[in-house]
Amino acid sequence: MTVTLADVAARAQVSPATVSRVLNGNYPVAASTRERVLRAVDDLDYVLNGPASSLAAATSDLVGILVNDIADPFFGIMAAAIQSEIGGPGGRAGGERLGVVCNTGGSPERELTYLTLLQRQRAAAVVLTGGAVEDAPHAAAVAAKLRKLGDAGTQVVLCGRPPAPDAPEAIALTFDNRGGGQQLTEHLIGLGHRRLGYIAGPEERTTTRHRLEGHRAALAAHDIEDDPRRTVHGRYDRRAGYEATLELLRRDPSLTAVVAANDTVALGACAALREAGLRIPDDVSVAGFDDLPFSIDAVPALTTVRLPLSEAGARAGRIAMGREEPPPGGIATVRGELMVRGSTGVPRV
Amino acid sequence: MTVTLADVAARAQVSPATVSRVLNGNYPVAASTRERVLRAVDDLDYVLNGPASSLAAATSDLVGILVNDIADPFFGIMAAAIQSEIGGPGGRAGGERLGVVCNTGGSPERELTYLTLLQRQRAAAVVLTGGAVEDAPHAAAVAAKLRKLGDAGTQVVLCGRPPAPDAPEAIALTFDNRGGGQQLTEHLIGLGHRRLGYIAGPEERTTTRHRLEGHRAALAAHDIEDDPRRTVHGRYDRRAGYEATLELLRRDPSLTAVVAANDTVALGACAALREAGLRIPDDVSVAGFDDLPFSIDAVPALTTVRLPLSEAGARAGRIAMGREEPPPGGIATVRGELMVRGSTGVPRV
DNA sequence: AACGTGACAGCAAGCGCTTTCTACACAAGA
DNA sequence: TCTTGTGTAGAAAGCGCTTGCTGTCACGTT
Repeated sequence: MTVTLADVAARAQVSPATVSRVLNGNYPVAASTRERVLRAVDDLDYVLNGPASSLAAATSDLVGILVNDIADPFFGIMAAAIQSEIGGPGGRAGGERLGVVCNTGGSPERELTYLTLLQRQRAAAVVLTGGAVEDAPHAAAVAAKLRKLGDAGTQVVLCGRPPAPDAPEAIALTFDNRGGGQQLTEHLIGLGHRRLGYIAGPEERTTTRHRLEGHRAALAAHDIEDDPRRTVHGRYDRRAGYEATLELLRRDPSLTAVVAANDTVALGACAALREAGLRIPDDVSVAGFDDLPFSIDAVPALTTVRLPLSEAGARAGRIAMGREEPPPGGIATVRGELMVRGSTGVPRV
Repeated sequence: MTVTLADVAARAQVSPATVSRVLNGNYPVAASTRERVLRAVDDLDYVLNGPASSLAAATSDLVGILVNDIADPFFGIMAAAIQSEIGGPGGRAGGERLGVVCNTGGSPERELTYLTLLQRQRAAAVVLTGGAVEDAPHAAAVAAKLRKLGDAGTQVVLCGRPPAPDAPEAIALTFDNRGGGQQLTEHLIGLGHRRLGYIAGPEERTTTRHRLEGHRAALAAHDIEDDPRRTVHGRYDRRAGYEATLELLRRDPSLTAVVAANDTVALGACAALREAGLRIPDDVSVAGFDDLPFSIDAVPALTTVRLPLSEAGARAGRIAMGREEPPPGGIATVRGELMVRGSTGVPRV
C-alpha cells in the first residue's frame, strides 16, 4: 500500500499533526523532532497525498495557464515565462506550485471547460493568454466564470488579452495591438506605399480586430482609402498567409506591400510572393507582428512589431503568485516596438 | 459559501449518494431523479470539488505532459497532439481529463520535481517527451520515480524518448534519431560532400548522442575520417547554431556542408553563413532535423528529416488514456523521413 | 513557593466526496 | 400466499490530510 502521513508519524514516533506541520513548515517544531520526521519521510519515501491535502486545507497548488495554441511559439514563449515565475519546480522553495498549461486550440467551449476544470481543482491562480473571442454570449460566460473563480479565491490574470469589464477582479496585462498595427502601417506609408494588402487573423478575435483597427487608423490618418478588398481574413498560420496573399494578388496585382496578422502569417505571405516571382522588398514589402525568434532569420529579415512576450509573461506570473503588485486599476498596457528590417523598403516605381 | 454536494442533494430532495451517482453516471438512477438532480446542479451552479472527489475515489483526472522547452515548437506540436487526445475538454465526453503540460526547461531537477508533484496529485497518466538527460544518477532517479508512478497506477508513456530499461512499465515511442541522422549525412555524402561540419545539441542528451551517432555511422560507412574538430556542441537554439557555425568556419574554412542538430539550429547556421558571405547551397549546404513548420519557409527551404511529431504525440496520448494498445514489448520506433529541399546541393568545386 | 508563560506536541473534528452495504417497494414466479 | 428478484435510494464509513484547541513540560517571575 501507499505510505500515509500516519505511517510516517508512527515511524518518527510523533503524531500525524506534527508530521503535517513539519511538511508545511507553518508551525514551530523542535529541530530534533523535525529531523526525526524528515528522516522517516525519507526512509519511507513518502509523498504527500495532494487531493487529501487540498481538501483539508481548502487550497490547491495548481496554477492554470490557458493558451490558444501551444504549438505556436507566441504562446509557448509566454507560457514558459509564466511557468518559470510560478515558482514551480526550480523556483524558490516553499511555494511549490504546479504550473500547468492548457491548450484551448482557440475554441471557446474548450476554454470554458478548462476554466471549469480548474475551478473544480480549486486552482490557486489562472492566467489567460492571448486574444479573446468576441462572441458576446461566450464572452459573458467567460466573464461569469472568471468572476466565480475570483470569488473562490483564485487569482485571475489576463496576459496579452484585453480587460474583461464584467470580471473586474481579473488583472489585465494588455498588448497594445492597435498601436503596434498603426506604427507598422505608418512605417510603410512613410516609405511611400499606398496600396497595402492586409492579412488579418480570424474574425471575432480581439487581437485581430485591434491590429486591424491600428492599420486602418494609419490609413485614415494619411487619407488613404481603405478598400475592403485589400483585407483578407485567415487563421494565424503560415498556410493562411500563403493563400491570403495569393488572393490579395489576384484582387490587385499592383499591391506594393502586405501587412500580416503575425510573423507566421508573414512567412506564408513571403512564400507566396516568392512563388509568384515577386522580390521582397523590391517588388512587395512584407511586415509581420510579434517578432518571434525565427523572424530575424527570414530572408530578408522581417520587419515586425516586437512584443515583450517573455517580460509580460513573467510579470503575469508574478502577479498571479502575489509576488508583484498589480498595476493601478488592475490594467496595464504593454507596448510593442517597431523593428524595421529588410522585408520592407520603398515601393517600386 | 461554496455549494456542496449536500446542497444539491437537499434541493433535489435526494441523498448525496444519489447526486454523486448522477454526476458520475456509473450507477443506475431513475430518469426522473436524474433530471431533478441535474436541474438542481444547474440552479445552484454547482461545481464538483476535485480534491475531495479524487481523495474519495483515489484517482484523479490529471494527466501530466513533460516537455523540455515549451517555447520550442518541437515540443509544442507534440504537446498539442497529446493534449488533444487526452480527451480533455472538447474530446469525447465522460473521460474529462485535465491534460497539463509542464515545462522542465531541460533541467533534471525540475523534471524530477514535476514528477513528484504529479505523483502527489495521483495523476492518471504521465507522458514524457523529448530526449532524456544521460547523467547516470539522474536517469536512475527518474527511472525510480517512473516505477513508483507505475506502481501507483499511473500510466507512463515516453514520446520521442528512448525506453528506460529500469522502468519497464513505461511504454516508449522512440524516434529513430540515429537512422535519421545517418540518412541526412548519407544524402550529403551522396551529393559529393566530404568535409562536413556537425553542430550537435547539448551533451549528455540522448537525442544529441543518437543523431550524432547516425552522422558518424554514415561517415564511417564511406570511409570519411571523423575529425573531432568538425563537431561542435551547443544548445538547441538559433544562437547556438549561429555561433557554432562561426566556430566551424574558423576551424576549417573549406567546409562544404553543415549538419545541424535541429531546424532551429540550422536557421542560426544559415544566418552565420550568409553573414560570412557564403551562399547556400552553392558554397555551403545546410541540413536540419525535425522539419518544423518554418523550415519550408527558410530561404532556401531546409533539407531536413521530418519527424511525425503530431502523429506520435497523438498515439502517445491515446496509449496514455488506454484507448490504444501499447506496441508489442512496450516499445515502438518511429522513423523520420528525409526531406530533400533547396538548402543542400553538390559541393563547390 | 506558587504562578504565569512560552514552546511544543497531540487530540479530534472535520474538509466534501465515493462506495459498500442495507432497505425498501414492487413485480413475478412457485 | 410466500419467496426471490430487480431496480432504486439512503445510511454511513471512510479517503488522508489540516488545524483549532487542549494539554504538558520546563522555566523565569513575583
